[in-house]
Amino acid sequence: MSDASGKPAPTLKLDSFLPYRLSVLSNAVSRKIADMYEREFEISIWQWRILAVLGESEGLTSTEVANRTLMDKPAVSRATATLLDRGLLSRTSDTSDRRKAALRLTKKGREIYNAILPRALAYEHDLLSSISAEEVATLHGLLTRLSHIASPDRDLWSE
Amino acid sequence: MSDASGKPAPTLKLDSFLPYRLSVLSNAVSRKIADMYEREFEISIWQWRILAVLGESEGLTSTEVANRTLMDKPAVSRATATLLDRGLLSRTSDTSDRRKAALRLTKKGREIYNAILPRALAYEHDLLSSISAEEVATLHGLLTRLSHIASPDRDLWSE
DNA sequence: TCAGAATAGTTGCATTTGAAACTATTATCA
DNA sequence: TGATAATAGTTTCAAATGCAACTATTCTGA
Repeated sequence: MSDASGKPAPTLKLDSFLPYRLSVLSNAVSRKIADMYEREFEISIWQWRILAVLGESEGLTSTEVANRTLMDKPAVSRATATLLDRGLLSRTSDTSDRRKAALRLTKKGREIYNAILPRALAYEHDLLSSISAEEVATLHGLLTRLSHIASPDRDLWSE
Repeated sequence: MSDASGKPAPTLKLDSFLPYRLSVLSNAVSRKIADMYEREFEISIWQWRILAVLGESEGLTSTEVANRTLMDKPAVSRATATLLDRGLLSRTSDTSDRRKAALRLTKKGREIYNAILPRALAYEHDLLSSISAEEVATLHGLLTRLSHIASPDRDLWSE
């Protein structure tokens, strides 16, 4: 039902505004997975991100973790501090550059990683269950292109 | 380069994990638009959401605003308080039910709405510029289906 | 070699947030 | 009726966040 009279004023239907839709969907998805691992493992979203990258690549430094997870340095610092306290992570400082320290999962940390991972993947699978494999590929492709345009170093505004 | 030996352990490539991708993209997009209206109009994300729905539908109550924007009640309360202070909103309490109060944009509020709106739409347009019209439609369709599955009232976890 | 810049990571602090408690008003129904 | 429940909206308070400042270490170049 669009207004065909004269020149139409631009209107924003929030429901079809992409930034809004992404925000709502992203929050719903994150909340749902986080509810699982917060409830069952007392792991926060940021902690899980760190476990996830260290599960893939052992021995990363804090800065490398921050780059891969797009977290800021204080967030990584605080989350790793908690994980170290709980014995899920170990830290070994670099002998040739003592500013750096490599982080890795401990046995206990990997156990939790191994416990959470299949459930997270199962959630993703459920989420994508109503969508064909081709559509999933299409979606990833679209997200990639959007991410490129939206990347923080691009400036669309200043003229 | 995948490991073809024995039974493959399930691994999580964070970069292709949909919840993570959505979170990163959504944050980048929101941040970028918000930078504009925070800098130029001192309007926060939540305030803008409220202006946006009231720009479409005058006279909503706080609860209705909360439902449409998926904000929680305290967030709506705080953001409207600021907007009222700044004279961008008016509030008229319902005579037949004094718990309720209708919110509308003031003249000044609509001016700001009218100033932000085209820029927000322009950003959305830029964001979608690398994507064909069909792909945009596909994207919206996919987001709709994902949102349905991810909606907070659905419980995928408890067995 | 040594002063100043750069980098790794942590801490402080002010702001934002979110859940629960709270006030005020209206609805329900015995 | 009048006690209890429900609803609209605000406030409180503890926790999470994000930025800047800080410590410690290493690098750079005159």
